[in-house]
Amino acid sequence: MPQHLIRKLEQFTRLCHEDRCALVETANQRPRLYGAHQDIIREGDTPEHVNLILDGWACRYKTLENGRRQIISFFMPGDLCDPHIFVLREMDHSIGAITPVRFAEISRAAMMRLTDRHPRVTRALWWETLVTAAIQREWTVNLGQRTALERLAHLLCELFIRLRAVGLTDGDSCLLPVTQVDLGDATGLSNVHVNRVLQELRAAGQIALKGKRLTIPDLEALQDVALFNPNYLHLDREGRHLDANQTVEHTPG
Amino acid sequence: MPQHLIRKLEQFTRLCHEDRCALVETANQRPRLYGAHQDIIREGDTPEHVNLILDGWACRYKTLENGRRQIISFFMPGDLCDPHIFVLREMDHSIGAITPVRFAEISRAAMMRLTDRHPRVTRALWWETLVTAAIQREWTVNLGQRTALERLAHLLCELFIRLRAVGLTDGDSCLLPVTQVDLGDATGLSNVHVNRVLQELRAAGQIALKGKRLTIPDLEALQDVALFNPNYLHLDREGRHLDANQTVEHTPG
DNA sequence: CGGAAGATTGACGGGCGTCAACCATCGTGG
DNA sequence: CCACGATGGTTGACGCCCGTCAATCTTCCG
Repeated sequence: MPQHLIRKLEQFTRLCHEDRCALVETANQRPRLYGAHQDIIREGDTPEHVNLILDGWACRYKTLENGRRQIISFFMPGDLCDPHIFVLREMDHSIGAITPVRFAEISRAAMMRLTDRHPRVTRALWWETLVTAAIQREWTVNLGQRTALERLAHLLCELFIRLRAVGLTDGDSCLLPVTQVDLGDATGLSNVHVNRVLQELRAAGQIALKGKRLTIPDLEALQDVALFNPNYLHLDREGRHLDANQTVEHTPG
Repeated sequence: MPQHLIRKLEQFTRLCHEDRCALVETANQRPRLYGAHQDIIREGDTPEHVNLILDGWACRYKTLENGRRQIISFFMPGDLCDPHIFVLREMDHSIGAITPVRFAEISRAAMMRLTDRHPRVTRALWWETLVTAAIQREWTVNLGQRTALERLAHLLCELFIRLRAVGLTDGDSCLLPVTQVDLGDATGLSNVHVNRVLQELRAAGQIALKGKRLTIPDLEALQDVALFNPNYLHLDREGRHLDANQTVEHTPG
């Protein structure tokens, strides 16, 4: 069940029953289960499917000749890996499982069937693609301009809010199943420094992080630390004029 | 005349006469001319057009509350600013002119007319969009994992190859109309350090940079310095099976 | 219970930022 | 044609943020 994807797309616009059924049907084909640290797709491969994450976390990454690794983005449940990838002949990066991952392999034909018949879903997938691009741009800002403290705080804010958008938070806490090495590879920091900065955030009461559970007692405070502006996530139902149930645009005054 | 865009799209697939005419017609509407350092669109604005750069350079950027600026990407002639932006309600970043810029404002209707009638162009614009995303990912890697020297060398390699793809290089040199402050804002380095690294590259004979002219006597050598792998630019006519003149897929022999 | 993966700590050093001064270049107007 | 101011480039001094290395501790899982 792609409930996380549906929930995410409904951050953009409300879907009708048929839209949801089509998504369920599309996501039920070709289920896959990969173990932690396995590669789902490798740089140089020919893209054959769109992968829809159903459970677990994965990441895009690149490894340089000198062995250093950069995590380019995180995938969580509800995320689609490259919905329009078929135009390219060859992957320029790898996608690997962080935790055990359950995902659906969606064929090109199934994607076309879905989008041909469900224009509202098509628009919502467009929105998803554009938000993904916006996240990538924000990572550029994060790596280029923020200090280690701001950078990690920013990443934690983003991940928490994205998890909340797919229904995977529990009050002010969520599961964060990544190692400090992963956080370092994503933020361009060494694992040692990640450790120190996390302790600093803990000492300041900005976060609690124990086991794989992250708690953010005061999200606004953490956003202030991070210079975090959530506008790039475009989460305020921007496509409400497309709502399946014909919501009236203006609010009564 | 959008000759740079046409030339770029033909890195992906060859276009027919009608395709090119449609592009010319689309680009001839609503010409604009902005001075250096003027904003073309600001964070918070509602996107109304797709901007096609005809002459000059621009950039995407964000400014943080603390005043620091990150250049998120460079736009050069032939580049489209956000071909699918209409799905979003509000810009999450700004676009500013670096040099005086001549560009075409393409309306939503004009974009739809173009893509409805010219599927080969549509595919090529898709490819352009995906390459733009790939560039953004590579910038993430650049900022996260490369040293200042590698980082600047990588940026120069990328810009040179992109300029070459639109016909704006002259042998081993090109115009690079950006200041060292701009290079710093794009690479997350201070202008002072940019200056030192450029001198290091000059001293090693890897580049010549005088006035606004960049010369790269040995591009492969600079790529080695930069840990540069051009695969993310997807420039080897990946859509050749769509060629307007029906090129046969296999090569003889 | 044992081994591996992950987290933590300390010592040390270097890459790169900051500050501040000075030089070079260029467009503009008198 | 040159003066001049603004913008951009260059240099040096200084120091801190964060990387590296290496040891140790904790957690987890079979």
